[in-house]
Amino acid sequence: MSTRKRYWLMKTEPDAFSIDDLKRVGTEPWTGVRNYQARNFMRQMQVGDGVLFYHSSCEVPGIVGVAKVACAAYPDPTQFDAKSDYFDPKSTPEEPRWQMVDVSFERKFKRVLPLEEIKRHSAELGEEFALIRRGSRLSVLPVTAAQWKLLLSLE
DNA sequence: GCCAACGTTGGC
DNA sequence: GCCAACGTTGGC
Repeated sequence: MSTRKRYWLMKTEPDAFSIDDLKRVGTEPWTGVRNYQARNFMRQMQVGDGVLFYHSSCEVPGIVGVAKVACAAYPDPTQFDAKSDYFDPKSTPEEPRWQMVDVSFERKFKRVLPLEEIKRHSAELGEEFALIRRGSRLSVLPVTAAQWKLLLSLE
């Protein structure tokens, strides 16, 4: 499969792993996603896809930077590790349930683009945009080229 | 296969 | 810390 560049948004709790952490390490394996919808999106990712890096469950939830997809999806090793929080006893190396990608740092926004501010652009972004849809808890979600462009312009 | 109970996410 | 929304589990 080879199509043109796509865009995504990935959420993280900055207490656990922040944009500054990503800047420091450069590239990070995105372990621990245990939601089928989010996994399916990661399966569609290709090297070079754009990622909006989002901080959740923190003082000011919002987009904090830009990253990119560093490799295609591969099995998340933490699912096989009985000592890991992400261990899944129903998964086997022969038939892994969970995949992940590696994410690379691109740049940090000059400021946090708060969710509250993003919501004010719901008309342009579209009501169906998962980030601002009421009750949406998806941690990995697709972003259209138009949404990408708009969100970057708000920085 | 239904659905109540439970667990988790994440904004507030 | 609260709680709405949603996903998953498991009894039937």
